[in-house]
Amino acid sequence: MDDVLPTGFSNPVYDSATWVEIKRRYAQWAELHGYRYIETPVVESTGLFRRTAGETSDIVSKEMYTFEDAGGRSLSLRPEGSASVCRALVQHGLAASGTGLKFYYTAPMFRAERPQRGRYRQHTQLGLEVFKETDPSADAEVIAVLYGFFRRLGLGQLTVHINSVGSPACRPAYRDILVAYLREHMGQLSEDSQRRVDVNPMRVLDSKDPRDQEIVAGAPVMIDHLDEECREHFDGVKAALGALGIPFVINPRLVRGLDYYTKTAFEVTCDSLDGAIKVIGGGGRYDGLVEQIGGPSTAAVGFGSGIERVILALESQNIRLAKPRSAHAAVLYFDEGAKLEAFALAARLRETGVETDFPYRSRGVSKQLQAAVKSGVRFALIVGGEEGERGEVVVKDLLNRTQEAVPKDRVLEMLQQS
RNA sequence: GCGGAUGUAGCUCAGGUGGUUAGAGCACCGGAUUGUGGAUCCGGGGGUCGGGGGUUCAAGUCCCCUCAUCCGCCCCA
Repeated sequence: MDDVLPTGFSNPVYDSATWVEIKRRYAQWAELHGYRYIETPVVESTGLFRRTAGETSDIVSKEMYTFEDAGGRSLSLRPEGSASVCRALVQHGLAASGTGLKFYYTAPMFRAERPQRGRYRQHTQLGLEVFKETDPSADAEVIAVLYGFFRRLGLGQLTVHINSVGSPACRPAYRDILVAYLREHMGQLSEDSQRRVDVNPMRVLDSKDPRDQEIVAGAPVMIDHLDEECREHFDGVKAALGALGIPFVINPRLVRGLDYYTKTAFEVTCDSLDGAIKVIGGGGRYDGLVEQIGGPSTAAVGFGSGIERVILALESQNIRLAKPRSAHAAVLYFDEGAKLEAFALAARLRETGVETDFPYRSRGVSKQLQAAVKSGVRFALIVGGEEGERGEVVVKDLLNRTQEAVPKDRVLEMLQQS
């Protein structure tokens, strides 16, 4: 009887209005920047994520919901969005269809972790991806869309962190230098980090363990070992962000949880939240991913942002995006004989664009009114009775506590105007 | 995967040292009101006490196991 995949919802009425509003504003904002909506499957072959996110990444190695279908194929619920979009791009030959391929999505992601505040087994990400653009301004635009979106929601205390994680051309050399440094201090590292030195040494850089941080503080960083191409790209991103007036900090120890990133990596934190859930959005460039899954070499950059965390951020700053909706009118009836007439009137109101409630259950007018008042409706229309025989409908303004009998043929007009 | 806390009505919770048919507030339903408002009063429906096992004449209460959720860690959005 419990949720298998808790989503972090606690107050459906408040949350649902906020939820819808965030998705609506995100779609609008993304489309304003030339992105088109893309919908990809919730399940993919397990191999897709293994190849792209990296065997050694935590997400793939221990956080995927993996199962076999009836035909014996290994499938996984998607833990992140980029791999699916890239797969769709390759499968449908979209990469060949010109420049400026820009997609956005709002989609549930699944990770088999221990649920807690701001971290759920099913969460929904707002995301987008740009393909075939190598220019640093594309990276900057992606960051600008994410940051600008948060700002337009009214969020403050935001910090944009950026870094470059290099490319396959320069990262291996840096990696050797880093590993050599870490080995010198092996004994002082935490057990987790000792293990990471072999598996994924760059992860040691963002360890929160105080023992590690002391060592990490003196460690060589990628941005000091970038090759010329990566260096220029990183400078270009910084310049473009500057031109847009987006404040950022360079965090040389920023590392992302997925292995496919190249060059730019970034996160946006909301500092009114605590700990790891401060990160309300993150992304970067992944020029090698499309080729890795069998497509043509294709540049790509994108981000993902968890709606649940965005809502937590909004709550932490007491920002309300939307009030719970309530209908504008409710059509009630004095007697059972007028019920279907009332039902039909409610339908006509809805057709003319008036949000309307109708009580299905037959109850006394007193109870119908009580329910209407409680639901927050502005107008109550009461059909039937003496007024009905005279060709009128009682229209009550529940806010101003006034009422009048209105000829039936004027009711629609009157409600539309109010 | 590790650590801590918590599971009793739809919700929030109460149920000293075991002891009748397990309670309250809110919510819901009905009535007072044969046709009119958020209040009030009266009444009502609702429970595998997370699940399983054990101890006992007797378990919501004690013991063991298990599951789930919440919080923290790891990691992530």
